[in-house]
Amino acid sequence: MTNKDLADLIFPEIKHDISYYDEIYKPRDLKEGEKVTRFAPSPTGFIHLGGFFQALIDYVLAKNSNGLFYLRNEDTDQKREIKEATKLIMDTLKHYDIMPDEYEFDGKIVGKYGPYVQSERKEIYHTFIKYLIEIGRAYPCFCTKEDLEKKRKQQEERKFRTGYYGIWSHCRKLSLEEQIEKIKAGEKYVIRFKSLGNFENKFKFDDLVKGRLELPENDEDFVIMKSDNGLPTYHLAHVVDDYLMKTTHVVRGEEWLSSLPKHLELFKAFGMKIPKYIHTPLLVKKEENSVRKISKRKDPEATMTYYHEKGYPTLAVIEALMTIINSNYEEWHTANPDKGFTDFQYSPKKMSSSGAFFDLEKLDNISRNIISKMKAADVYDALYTWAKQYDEEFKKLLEKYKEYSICLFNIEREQKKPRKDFVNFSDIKNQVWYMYDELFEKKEKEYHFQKITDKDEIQKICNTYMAKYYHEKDDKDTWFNKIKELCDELGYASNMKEYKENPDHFKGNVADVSTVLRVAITTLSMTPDLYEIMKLLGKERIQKRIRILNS
RNA sequence: GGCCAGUUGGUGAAGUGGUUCAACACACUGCCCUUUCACGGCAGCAUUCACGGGUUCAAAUCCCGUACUGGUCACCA
Repeated sequence: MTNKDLADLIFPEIKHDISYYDEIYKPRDLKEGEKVTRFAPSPTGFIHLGGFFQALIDYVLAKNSNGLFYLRNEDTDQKREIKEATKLIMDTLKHYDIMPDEYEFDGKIVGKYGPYVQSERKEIYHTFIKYLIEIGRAYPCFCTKEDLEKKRKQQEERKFRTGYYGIWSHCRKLSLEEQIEKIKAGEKYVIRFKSLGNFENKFKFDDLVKGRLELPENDEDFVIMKSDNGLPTYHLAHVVDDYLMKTTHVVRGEEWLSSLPKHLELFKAFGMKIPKYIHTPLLVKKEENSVRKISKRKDPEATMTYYHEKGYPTLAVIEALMTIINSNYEEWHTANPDKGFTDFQYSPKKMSSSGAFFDLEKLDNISRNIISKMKAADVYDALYTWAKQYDEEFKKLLEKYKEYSICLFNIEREQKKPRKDFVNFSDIKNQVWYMYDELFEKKEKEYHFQKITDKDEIQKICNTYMAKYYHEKDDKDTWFNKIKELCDELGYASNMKEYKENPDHFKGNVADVSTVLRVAITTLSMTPDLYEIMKLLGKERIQKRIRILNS
């Protein structure tokens, strides 16, 4: 009996040896420094902010170096799989325009290193596992869940490290004959890697983010193939896939750091070149006085759909993440306003190695700036796209009043320092509703008068203004001078300096009067430039609104 | 509990031995500008880099210890 007999018994259908795949998957034609990265999510639902964060790093790293970025679907855990997940992931990457160069989706394979779905790579994994068995570095394990549970309890009681290693690796001691006999008898088994490591030995490893690490060697005979469906575990699949797909840089969350020794031992057992590793900090969330990993279940903002629903420009989300990726991004961006984020040279070394807090306020600020720099027509388009999905009523109004809406969004926009009042697209309606009669009329009105609250006085101001001073065709200076004349007539200060010198001589000032007009027309004390608003509304609608107020 | 990692202001953080020992941005506060708001301008916001000790003429920066936080210890990724 030889290892080969065992290997053939377990994988009778596998005829190739591993060199076969070196023939199929030739080294990529890369120039010096060109990087190959990959995003490898498991299809368990909506894409997570932390996952997107990694995908973005992958993308930037690849584009920085003129390399390539691919998507690999890690669906080896079929219990957790969600059918639509791959579509959701692709949709998100597409929406943010960080599309992979190679991927498999909807039955279509793009790229020469596929399949890019792990469940379709079973034969490949089996070939590599078979090889390990043949060289005596893997073996079948027949321990049941209960056996393992019992073992763990014993280890805990006796204060040993838990795990399948050393004297605890029961099935490792089985003879080939015993192994073969059990398999022939139909006993269920997993395949475990046979570790040669010693936990007491430490070795040094350089992670591109964390720098030099000191890690214990792996000594666990961890599972590399599951019993139920013959699919590999992450550990094996990671090593085989990233080798065959020629990944140069593995970007993953730092929760993987503790299993890195396993992966390194596997690479070594296969004699494969080890890729560079970028273990990224976790995105965390502050809760009272503890810090925790951002969670899909508890935190709405952990899911990418949150940003879609709120209508953040995609670039805002990307830039907010870029500032976490490298905090010098912002400085670079202000110095290079015309360059795209992929022109920014990402440096893993400069990445913080502690947990990063994704600050929604910061995102708002970035988003405001981005929207403020857009053309009014582009704001309209983006808003319309958003409303189509999330706000039917507003969508219809946008269709009905397209030109009007663009003029509205253009108020105080085309100037050196544009207004920054739109946080995101879902916020716009809250800011401009009073400019649409349909919304204005149906709204339960609350008038936010400030200093002047006396009803008769308000009516007097409005009516006098409309009767004697308002002219639709006035330009801005004339318009404002008329308001000043109105002030003079009614006993308000038209000149702020004079008012400040002698406030007692007046009933109020031009600001108070303007506010009355503003509130009368919009109900709000805070709006963009009143002149622009009145110009857009036009005489009839203004009169109508004043009538509504009077009634 | 074992192993690994981290700890600079409200936030993201720059800074790895000394010419600003704490940049920049967000947030916050005050003032100014102003028909409101937003914008913008000015100013303020860590005498201090988790704590304790050591090395050094000199440390946030190097070393040791402590504390705290996080990650991980699955036939999940």
